[in-house]
Amino acid sequence: MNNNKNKINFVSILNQYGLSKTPFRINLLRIFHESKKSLSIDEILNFTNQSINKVTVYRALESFEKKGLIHQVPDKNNLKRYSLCIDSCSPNGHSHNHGHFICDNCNETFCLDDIPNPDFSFLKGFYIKQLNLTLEGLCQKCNNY
Amino acid sequence: MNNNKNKINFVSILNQYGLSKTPFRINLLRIFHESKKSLSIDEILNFTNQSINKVTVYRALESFEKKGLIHQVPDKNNLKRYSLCIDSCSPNGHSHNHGHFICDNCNETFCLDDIPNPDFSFLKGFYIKQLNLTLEGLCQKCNNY
DNA sequence: TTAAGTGCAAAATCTTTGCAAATGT
DNA sequence: ACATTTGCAAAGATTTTGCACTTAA
Repeated sequence: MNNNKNKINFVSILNQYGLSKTPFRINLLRIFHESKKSLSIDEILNFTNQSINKVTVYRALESFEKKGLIHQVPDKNNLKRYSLCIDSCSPNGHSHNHGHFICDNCNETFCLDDIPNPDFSFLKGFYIKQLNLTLEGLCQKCNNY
Repeated sequence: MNNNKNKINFVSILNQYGLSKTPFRINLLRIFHESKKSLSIDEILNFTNQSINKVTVYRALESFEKKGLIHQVPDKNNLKRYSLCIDSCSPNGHSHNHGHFICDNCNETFCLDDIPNPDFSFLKGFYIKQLNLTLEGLCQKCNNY
């Protein structure tokens, strides 16, 4: 059986984005891909084996963002919080057309991949580089209780 | 001539929202109405005569938010930043359908009052309490240079 | 006169910076 | 070899808390 289709080669992704392939950074990329949602610094620390320094997380996220692999998303408590970028992002710029849902109950931020893209052509004079759409309320899980 | 139509009675607004009518809080509400954009704590301090304590600003904003008079908006530098609410907000909840534009150059946040309301009915299971739409780029002023 | 707002100082959080040691390329 | 990453400690920045005092209702 060939399972290669379902495996993500994190090392080659880091290569592609010009990022160092240290054990932690490979792990960090894996965590982003597996969690499928945005992550705060403390959430990342919990997903690692705790032996990593917080400063290292800050700096790795900074590098990932500069290279266009992740992007910052709004957080209810004004924390740094990041999500994986879509393919069209690069060191030259980010372009996202997806929204984020922040749950009032569990505080998690979900990426909404396929939102209808609103029309902002009425904004004369503004140069729109990036769109961030944030919904707040109750996520599917918290809404069921 | 009757100019009452153009005057806003800040005291009665505070009354309406069950907020104390101290000199500073009356002033704070006036600042929000006059600036017509979102404000950070330091921006508010600059608009006052500096004789007010920063902690007092934090606590006034907290009160205003709880009563539904203002709401927090995303800030590029993860600072606390607030905007006036629309009329339909109250202590029972906020409901905003306007967006915010954050300028990459001057860091100001503008409220976009009349955005086309995207359709999120496809979000099964989510309870949407509030919509926040944030655009990033260059504002009209910074885009001209 | 009772509850709420204010100021000051101090604590708590989160993030950034500097430098030496370790690791990646 | 050389540049980058990491860890530790310390500094910066923003926000929150405690307590006495003042002001609003």
